[in-house]
Amino acid sequence: MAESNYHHGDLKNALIAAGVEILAREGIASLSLRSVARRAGVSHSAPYAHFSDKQTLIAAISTEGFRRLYSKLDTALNAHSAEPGRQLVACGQAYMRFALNERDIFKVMFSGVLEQEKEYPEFVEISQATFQLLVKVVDACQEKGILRPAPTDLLATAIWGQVHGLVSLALEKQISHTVLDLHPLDEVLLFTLNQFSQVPLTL
Amino acid sequence: MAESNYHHGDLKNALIAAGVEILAREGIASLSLRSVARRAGVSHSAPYAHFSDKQTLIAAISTEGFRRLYSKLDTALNAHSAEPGRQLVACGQAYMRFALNERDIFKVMFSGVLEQEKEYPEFVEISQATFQLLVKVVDACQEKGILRPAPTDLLATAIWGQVHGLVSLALEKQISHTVLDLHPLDEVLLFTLNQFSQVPLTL
DNA sequence: ACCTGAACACCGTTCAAGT
DNA sequence: ACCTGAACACCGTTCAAGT
Repeated sequence: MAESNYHHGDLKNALIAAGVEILAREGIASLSLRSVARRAGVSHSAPYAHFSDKQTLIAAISTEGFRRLYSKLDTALNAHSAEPGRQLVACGQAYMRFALNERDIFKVMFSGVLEQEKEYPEFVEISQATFQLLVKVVDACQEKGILRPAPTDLLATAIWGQVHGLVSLALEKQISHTVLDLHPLDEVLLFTLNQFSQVPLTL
Repeated sequence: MAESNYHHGDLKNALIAAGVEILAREGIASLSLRSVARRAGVSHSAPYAHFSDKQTLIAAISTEGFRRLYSKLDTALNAHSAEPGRQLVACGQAYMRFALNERDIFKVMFSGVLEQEKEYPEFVEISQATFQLLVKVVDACQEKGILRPAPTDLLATAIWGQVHGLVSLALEKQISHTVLDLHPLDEVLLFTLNQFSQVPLTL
């Protein structure tokens, strides 16, 4: 607590952690370069020693978000190995739970807070790795005849879009009450995934 | 040009129009209460006579965005009356074109810029009317056997989620190059819509 | 090399005052 | 009723200076 934070040691990661905490505790509206610096216990201009601007810091926070999402999906996958249909459903559910439980970091990752004029290679790498996780599941489903024959990455994109869109609309409170009053969101998700499946998917 | 803008007459709508223009010309990063006031030619505190805070102004701008989206979808619908399959494809395309051509107002409408602690009745009304447009098309498709039997509003939600998710991922540059290099976005959209259809949908 | 503090041009919001 | 202008507490970014 009372440590000298001159030569902090790992201020860069401390700033990323502070940003993640602010998103979880106070929400996206409170995420500023200065609030992140305050939470990390340094002056408001200290972050510029490690990030060239606010966008670069947000890219690093988004990258950490993708690492957490990747981890959740990987766990969901491993819990149902050799049952690709269940893996697909578990991935969809894990994606939805991540979005609902960690709303604000999910929004930072996907809601254009990160304007991508620059490249951010670590961000691109983990987001592509996440997509490849889905491609693997979709491929396994196709081999078992659960999903129809089609270019695997095209089908994976369609399924990602389906789940992502449903979750995004839910976060924005755009899903009609005539639907939600009769069907909990988990059921809506299952219904949407079943549009792609040749055999009924269940939980 | 050189009019007295004391007692502007319709400053409220002038501010909304100014906000829409800023989104189209300068982008979401430039949308501030003060920039909107500047473009409308009034002082930075004048908007408070018509909007209780920035969120309420953004809600009004989002409402105008939904009116424009509604109008595009309605036009797409009327261009293919009595051919529900084509209506569905045309709606999906119109939704995608709106998002790509008017990126920043689309983002304001859907990307959580509008934190919905308050209600904004006009916003809710036009967004529900837009959903009902889709419900009508889906219902017509079901009657013709193009879409499978299922609760119509559930199916409409699934299709909206599919198109919205695909478009959102495209805006965030999250769609893999292994997909986009082989398939233009229009084709990916058609592929995703065909997941729902019992007969092949075309343009 | 890493961090501070003053400075600058912005921002949202409030409020007394002007017409 | 509608709008202005000063004021306040924020924000991102820069830069000279400190250790």
